[in-house]
Amino acid sequence: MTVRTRFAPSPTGYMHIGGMRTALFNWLWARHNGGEFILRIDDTDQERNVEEALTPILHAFRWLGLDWDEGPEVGGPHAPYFQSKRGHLYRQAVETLLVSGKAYYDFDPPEVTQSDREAAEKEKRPFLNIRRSLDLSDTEREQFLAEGRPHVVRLLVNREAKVSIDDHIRGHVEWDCGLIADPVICRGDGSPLYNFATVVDDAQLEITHVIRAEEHLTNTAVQAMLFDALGHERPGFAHIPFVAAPGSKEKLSKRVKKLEKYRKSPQFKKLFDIADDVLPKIGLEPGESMNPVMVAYYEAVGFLPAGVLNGLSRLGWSFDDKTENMSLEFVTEHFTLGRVVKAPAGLDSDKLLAYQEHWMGELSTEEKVDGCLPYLVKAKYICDPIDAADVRFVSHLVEALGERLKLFSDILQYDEYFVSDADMTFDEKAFEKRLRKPEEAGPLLREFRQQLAAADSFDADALDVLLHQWVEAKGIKIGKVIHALRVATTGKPTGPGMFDCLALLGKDRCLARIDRAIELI
RNA sequence: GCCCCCAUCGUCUAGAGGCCCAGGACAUUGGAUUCUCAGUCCAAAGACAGGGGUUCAAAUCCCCUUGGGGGUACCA
Repeated sequence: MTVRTRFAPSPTGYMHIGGMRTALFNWLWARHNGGEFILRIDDTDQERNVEEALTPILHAFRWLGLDWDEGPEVGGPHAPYFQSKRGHLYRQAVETLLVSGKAYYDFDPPEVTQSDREAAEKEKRPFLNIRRSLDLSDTEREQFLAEGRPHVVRLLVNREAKVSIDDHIRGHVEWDCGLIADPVICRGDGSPLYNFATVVDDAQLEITHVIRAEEHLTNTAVQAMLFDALGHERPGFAHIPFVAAPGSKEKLSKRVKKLEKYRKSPQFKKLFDIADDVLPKIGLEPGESMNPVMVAYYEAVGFLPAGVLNGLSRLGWSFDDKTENMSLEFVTEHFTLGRVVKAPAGLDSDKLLAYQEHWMGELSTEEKVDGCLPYLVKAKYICDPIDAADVRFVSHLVEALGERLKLFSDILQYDEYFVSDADMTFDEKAFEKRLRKPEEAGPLLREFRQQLAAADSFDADALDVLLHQWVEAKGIKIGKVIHALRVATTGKPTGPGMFDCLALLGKDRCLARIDRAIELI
């Protein structure tokens, strides 16, 4: 039998990182088995513009390279893939249950049910429906229906029975039906509830494995009963742990209040700081849809799909006791549900960044340049039709940066290579420490400036030789001048190798900046 | 309240009765290297929630306690 898995996002306008992990595990299981992965859209909330709200979600899948065999934009044999267009299937299913007596019309007003519920809680016993409407005669019921009396449809739970599933991750889980209230499957207006719609859909789409977050485990009891009542074979269930908020075991939330809390957590702070730093530079606003809880953030800030995928894969899953860096291809080959852990896993930005660094290191200079250029354009450090000279320059910069470049957006930290000599800002503290405070800094800099001015060749190697010879001839330590030189030419206390920096800037700019620095001392 | 799930270093995890006085990775700390930073290399520190069983033997199995989490809707 072909393995078929699905992910069913609501068109909310953003893709949650936890949801993405669930989607990834579904995708992996399908691909591992040579099966099919389906995207079904839970758009029962009709209020928003579905297409618009779906775009960022599909984009996130594409960015990560997770394709789907059936669903929006690609269609498929079980179309439509939008729940809002599948009403006929739900109606048909309700009808089946009603006719067979497995579901019933409940005419109790919500207030009555509510007070029944409260009474139960007061007596510390589980709430069970009183099922008053079951006592109605056929004619009474027909009459109520005819006069349009408000009602819902409930599944009639067999209170003598037990339901159990053998979850691929949790093992055997059992519920006593005598403790389960009759779930509403259809609202007063005839629309289906999630638990019901999802069962009808999963059956009709021939889903073989329902892989979802553990918060749905309790729902499974009802869903299993529904599969049975409908006469459908149940799919396999795999309840994976949810992605927890950093430093806690709570579900990672997108709520603004929580976001503020995450911002302060040591494990997450770094990612928020990156957002605050780079997003404004590229014309984006950190906010509800652009923060480390959202997949879009990682793309915006210059993560690699491979880095994010690696991090997400390791959240609740491992290959063995040693392997950390894994490509999507590798994970696909080795992914099994049996190796998914049961406890929630917190998202850790350091670990994520470590994966990112690894995959960044696998890139060629050319690939890194391609990734960096859009940031430079958006920040207006280079002009849009990018000319060859810019590409060459950035390429040299990227090479000089080496492992310092961890995210594509890191390139924006090196603005000193893109601003004019006059606009370059000197780091105050560094200027004080390296240029103003050491008395010899000014004179040495002035002296070495003449050496630079007279240099024939301005490549890194030649400059290296030049400075070393000069320093040796003068009998001073290289540290005496090199720090001053760095701050004078780049404005910063840190950066790539000094000679790379000088070569990158070229003679004219170096001299101009040194002159400016000397003046400011 | 009721139901369900979970529990190994700070974090992510390995561990399916002896290979474990618990392994790896990230983070941390120290050292080495370099003009700075990043990196790299070396090293250190760091965990089986507690209590009972079962067994010759338990991180691994069972029970209880504690703790954490999820669900409990005419939300998904």
